[in-house]
Amino acid sequence: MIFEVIVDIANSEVDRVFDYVGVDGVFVGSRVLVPFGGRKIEGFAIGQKEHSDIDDSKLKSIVAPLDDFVAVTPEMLELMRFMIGRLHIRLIDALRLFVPAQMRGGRIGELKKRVVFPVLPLDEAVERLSKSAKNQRALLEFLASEEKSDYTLLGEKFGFGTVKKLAEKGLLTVSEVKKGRVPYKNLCGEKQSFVHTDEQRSAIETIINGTENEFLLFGVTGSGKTEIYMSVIDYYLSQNKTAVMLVPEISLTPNMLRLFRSRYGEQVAMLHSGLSAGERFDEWLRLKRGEAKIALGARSAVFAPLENVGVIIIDEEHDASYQSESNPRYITSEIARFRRKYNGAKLVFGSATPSVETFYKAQNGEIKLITLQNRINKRPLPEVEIVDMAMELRNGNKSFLSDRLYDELKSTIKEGNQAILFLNRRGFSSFVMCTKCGYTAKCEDCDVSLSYHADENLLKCHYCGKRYRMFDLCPECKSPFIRQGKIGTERVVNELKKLFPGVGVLRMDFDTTQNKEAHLKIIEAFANHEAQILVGTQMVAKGHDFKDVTLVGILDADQSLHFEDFRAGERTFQLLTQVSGRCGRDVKSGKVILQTYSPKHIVLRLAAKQDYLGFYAKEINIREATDFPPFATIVRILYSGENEQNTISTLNAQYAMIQELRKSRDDILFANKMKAPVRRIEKKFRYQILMKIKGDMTDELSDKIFAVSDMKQHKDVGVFVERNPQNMT
DNA sequence: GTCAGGGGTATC
DNA sequence: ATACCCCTGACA
Repeated sequence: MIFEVIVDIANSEVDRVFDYVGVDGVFVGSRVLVPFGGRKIEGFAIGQKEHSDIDDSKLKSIVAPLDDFVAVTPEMLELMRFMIGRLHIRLIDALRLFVPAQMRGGRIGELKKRVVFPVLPLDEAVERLSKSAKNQRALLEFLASEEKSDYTLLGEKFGFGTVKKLAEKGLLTVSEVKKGRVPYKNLCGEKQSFVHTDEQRSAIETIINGTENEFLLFGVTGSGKTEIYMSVIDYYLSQNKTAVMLVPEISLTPNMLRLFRSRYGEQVAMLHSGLSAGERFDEWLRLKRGEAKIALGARSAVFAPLENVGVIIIDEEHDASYQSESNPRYITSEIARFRRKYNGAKLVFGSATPSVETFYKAQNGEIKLITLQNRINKRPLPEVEIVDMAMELRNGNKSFLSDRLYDELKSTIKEGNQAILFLNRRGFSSFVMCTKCGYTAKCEDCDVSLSYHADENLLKCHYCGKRYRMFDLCPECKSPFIRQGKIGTERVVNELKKLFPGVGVLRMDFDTTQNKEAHLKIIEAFANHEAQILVGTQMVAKGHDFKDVTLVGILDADQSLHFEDFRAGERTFQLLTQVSGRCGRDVKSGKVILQTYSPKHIVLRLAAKQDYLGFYAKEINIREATDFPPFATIVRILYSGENEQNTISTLNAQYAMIQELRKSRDDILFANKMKAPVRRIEKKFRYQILMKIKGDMTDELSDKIFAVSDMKQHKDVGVFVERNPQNMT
């Protein structure tokens, strides 16, 4: 039998099938080792046939299969073809998504633990030892008395030489056993019994028994969506099917993990970036082998190696993290839709603030809309108060805290409750500037100002991460008058400690969550009342459930409002609504203070009322009038290269081709070239073509655009095509 | 005549 | 991607 193999080399030149003679243990979908141009390369067998067109003399044989299982299912092979057509990526790029990265290159396998066993009973063994071999004797005695047989442990206790000598003498056998790595071992809780509300029961019914395939579960925070997800999963598990549960990376909170662990135990496998390489591999393998039936994870878990999928759930559907920002730029819901069709599964989207595009589909019946009107226990939504910061300034308050928020913080602390302060800006200040000569510290490699981080006394670039020394005197004019830019989370914490001495303040942002499980530790510390105030970026907005939080302060609600992005309004509305939902989740009622310089802005007013439908009605009108999604498709072709001339000439050449293409058709509403909003990142100059396409772009047009983007005359210039990009920097 | 280095090419 | 081929040029 001949196998068609894709070699694991990310280069378009070799991204095609090579034929090999099969060997035992190789099937379609197996990872294989093959001879390739004088060396051995890993690859994927993606097809088989009786005869090859290649001359027998050239044809080589597969060396061996790489795993004792078939890594890629027929479904995934079909998904690969779908992705090639849709995203214009290499075959190998798609295949790499289907297996854990650490598995490739043989860098990781199943974790083996070496254990030792005594060969003879203790007294017989001791007789054979020389009298002076005290350590060896002690080891054998230890082994006989304790049940511990771990090789490493014994080695550390008695010396590795001792263990080896005994093994050489034949008094010990050393063998290897599989050792599963289980992430968040300590996270489990009591399985809770639950009484569904009428609303929940009817939602579950609709999803399971409805003739529709796709659902949007639209319900305010606290309306019990998670319980619905789990009940639906219960049903499909009982039908001997499997489930995929997707959440935004950031909201894989201890709560969610604990909930799933306690309900499903070993049946759930977690896939997310917080796991170590080994843990991720083990969880993947448990799904692959059918030992686990639920994949719980972020975006990439949509590729979970499950068969016979019954339901795919995308929680917080509107979250930007569902769209990949680097190649391959897949859209999670499109992959989920493919798998839904293939498996005859159900697809459930959930959100309190659905994306405008999804809600539009629900409105015109493409997706079945299920609305949850009530919060569990009829808890009222928190009261939101808008504070005009311009007024505060006029009244002489230059602080980042309005008088209202200060007072509320004070009484919250006094009453022993907790508060969350949200500010979507990390670091100490957003820039540093010399007030004398106007010098602003900028990154050498990117076209952005540097943020000051006081705890390390460094200036950092938030795009490339490069670090610079902070200065006391302006590097240009030596003046000591350095002004700090807009306040960031780090400085908020500093100021709060001055304002409220003795009160615990925790900070949760990118900088404080770099260590493994740091995210979880901060959340748990806050839940345990180790601090009364939690300050954070959008990380604090998602999904946490703190019962004693009675106050939420939104320090700068305008921050994302004035971006030149058609999603700015939507983003702001979603973020503010999510943050507000963090308080008053238990018996205590909550209050939200929203600080802004544009208190009359309609988006803020609607967010304060948690009026999604009002927001949607306003937004969909704007989108229709201005030709934006869902009425149009935005396509951006991004050009980036260190050589600016080459970048510009590639841009110009392709822009000419796009204009030519536009002449012959009427579905390209708009096409223009320009500098990218951030003109340089990591030494690379960035230019772009922006296009608006009528309706959903046809595959035919997208192929034509890809054909243009393939025509690069400079190989040092990167060309990236993005469909409805989430982030236009 | 030898050998290091560079560009071009095929990889089943 | 990279091993391999062949060619060239520098040097003895």
